[in-house]
Amino acid sequence: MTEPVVTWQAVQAEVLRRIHDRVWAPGDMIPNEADLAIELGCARVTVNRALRGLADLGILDRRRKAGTRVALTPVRRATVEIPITRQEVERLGKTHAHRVIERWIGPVDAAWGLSEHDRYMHLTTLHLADGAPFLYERRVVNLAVAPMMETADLAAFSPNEWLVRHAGFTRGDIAFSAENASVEDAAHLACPNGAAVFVVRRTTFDGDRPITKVRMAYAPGFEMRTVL
Amino acid sequence: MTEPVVTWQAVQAEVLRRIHDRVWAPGDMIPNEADLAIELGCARVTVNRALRGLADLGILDRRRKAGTRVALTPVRRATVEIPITRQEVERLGKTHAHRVIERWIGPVDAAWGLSEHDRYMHLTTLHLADGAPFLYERRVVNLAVAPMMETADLAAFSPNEWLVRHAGFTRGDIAFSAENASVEDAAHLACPNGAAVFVVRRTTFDGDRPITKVRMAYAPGFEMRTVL
DNA sequence: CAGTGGTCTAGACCACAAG
DNA sequence: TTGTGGTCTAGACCACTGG
Repeated sequence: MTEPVVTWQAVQAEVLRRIHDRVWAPGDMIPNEADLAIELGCARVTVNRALRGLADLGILDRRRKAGTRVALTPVRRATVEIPITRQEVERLGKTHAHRVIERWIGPVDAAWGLSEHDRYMHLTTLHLADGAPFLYERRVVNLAVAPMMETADLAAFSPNEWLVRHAGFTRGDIAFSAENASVEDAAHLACPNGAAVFVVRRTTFDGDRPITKVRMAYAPGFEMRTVL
Repeated sequence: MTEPVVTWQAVQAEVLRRIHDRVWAPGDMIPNEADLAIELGCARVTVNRALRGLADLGILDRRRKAGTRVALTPVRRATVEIPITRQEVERLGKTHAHRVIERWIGPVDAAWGLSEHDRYMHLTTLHLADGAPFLYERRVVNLAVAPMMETADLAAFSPNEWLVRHAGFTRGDIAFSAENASVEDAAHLACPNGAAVFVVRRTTFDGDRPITKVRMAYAPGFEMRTVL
């Protein structure tokens, strides 16, 4: 006999328990929402909320009519936090500072994959943690999309932070990779030429028009962590 | 006058529109759920569902009693997919294969940070994409926690895939970083010594006992992508 | 066609935390 | 203390899709 369950968290925990204890093995079908609700003594919506969460994590596969089954090959989804650099540094208990190294307006190199007709602001920024190089960032901003950037004061807020506060909600894509530090990277990050640096490339859109593209190179030793 | 809105997706879209159009700027308080529900002509639960989703993405900050505001410094949360390697390779349109290079049972080196009293299976595996080295993986499995691993047939399924199918639901933590390829990495990944490799370190737990720890080094050129 | 998940509603009570 | 989000319920209809 199952104990009565009420909250969706409890339902989730019970489902996870059954998966863990192999009452339901990977690939197995589990009862439909209505039946589970009756068995666990709660409303169907509650079961729905619980199972939906597990499906979002990739633990369950749900399809209308086909029902719900335990994922056979769980494509686990982990959530990584993408904070602005200042917060990232401060979370490490260090003091953040940033320096704008270069700032000029001009056309964009074809290598950036952007419309070559617009004007762009080119920004090179170094972020410091307790005075040591932390992140070297090279960015182009499309002034046709974000004209207010042209006169932005970047002393108090870094380019990214400034954009975040003034450009409203945006979509974007992001890619993580490892690269050997270029001469330029090495010089700014104070690391050996060729050292492995964690690189984040990010494009931010306003609708379907790219606002900004950036390549961020973290000083050696950087780690991005999360749980799953 | 606002058009009537019904679904939670529509509510979300409307809220995003208002943020984007700076009707609500970063840092601003937005109306409470009840008022929004009336204004948009839907049930409060619907508004709740919509706003909760945006809060999960880091776009809104919500606190009981304090209300909901547009995040000032959005710690955006991106979801990265952690598939099993076979799927990852196949998604690239390539053929996956894997070779177990080393497999032995013995104590664990202190460097792994695991209990040194248990017996461990040590596994070294190379994953191939269209025959080319793709991922070099070094893993230890605690046989006290996952004894069935001792007799596992790893010809058809790689160690990770086998564990996923037989160890039930597990928690874990994961870290991404960049490292210069060691001599060992370089030999197996067929890349220059010192090349930048994308490294994933992962610990998987059964409750609070570590089942397995693994270091995965991807061949140069690997990228992990997502959207935000 | 019919079963399953997806969602909406109206009303209710609870938990938390700001003032 | 009291306003705000968090959640539950019962019932209903819809949307998708497998058979």
